[in-house]
Amino acid sequence: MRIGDLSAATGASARSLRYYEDQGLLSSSRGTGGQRHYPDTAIERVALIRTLLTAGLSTVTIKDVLPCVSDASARTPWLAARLGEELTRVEAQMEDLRRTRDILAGLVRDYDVAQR
Amino acid sequence: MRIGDLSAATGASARSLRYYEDQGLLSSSRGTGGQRHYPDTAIERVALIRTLLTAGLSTVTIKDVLPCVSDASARTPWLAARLGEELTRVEAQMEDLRRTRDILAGLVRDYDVAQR
DNA sequence: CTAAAACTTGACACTGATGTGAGGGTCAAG
DNA sequence: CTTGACCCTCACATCAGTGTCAAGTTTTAG
Repeated sequence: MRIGDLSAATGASARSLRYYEDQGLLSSSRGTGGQRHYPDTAIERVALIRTLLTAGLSTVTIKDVLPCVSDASARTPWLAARLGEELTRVEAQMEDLRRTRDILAGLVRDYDVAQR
Repeated sequence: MRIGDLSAATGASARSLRYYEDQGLLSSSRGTGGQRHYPDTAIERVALIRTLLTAGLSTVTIKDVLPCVSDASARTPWLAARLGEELTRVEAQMEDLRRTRDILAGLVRDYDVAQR
């Protein structure tokens, strides 16, 4: 699978895929002409990367965390601490988001009531 | 209340408070010497701004939404649509975050189990 | 073999919230 | 009046992910 195919399969631009590779999140084998070649499993990997990115993890953090998703032996005490840290951050962010959702939902509800 | 006091009361830097004003999220009266002067209610307002910012709303969006938080008469059909749109976005973001949390929590749990 | 489509690297641009520093004005206590 | 703390504006820097353009190479279809 070449970069265009992976791009089409995941919705990530070719630019982004190269960037993920630069950041060490994604690897590719190169053919004779230097073009990137991906295994089918790359699709799932990119999907995971995008989920984590969308949730606000930085590429650096994802790089730290990704290896142990696919390989349980990659886990170190340091990584355990890192994971816990990120988990805390994500939960705090969810709390902020929950508050915001309540504010917005409250406004929408009030508006609907006013329309009736 | 001057900008330093509001900064201390809210945790937002003076720089940020000026930025919020530039973006039309916050207003101030100016004294003789041009210094900003805030009413006590500004504290709550800044807190709200920060909550929404932290939840990923842009200043532009907040500017759209804020007026109707304090003033129910500011509500227009356009604003209702805008609110609904943002609510949808926030809920989508919560879903991403939830997925990420589950991934991280799963890793942490697996790690803990392996340690036992 | 040739032309078009897809790929390569490299570089520069943008966005948005915030930091930072310069150069200068204001306010309150001594 | 002076001094030190606080404030003003302006402007440039940062970060991270992505867009985009350029110039050149590779692959694929005809």
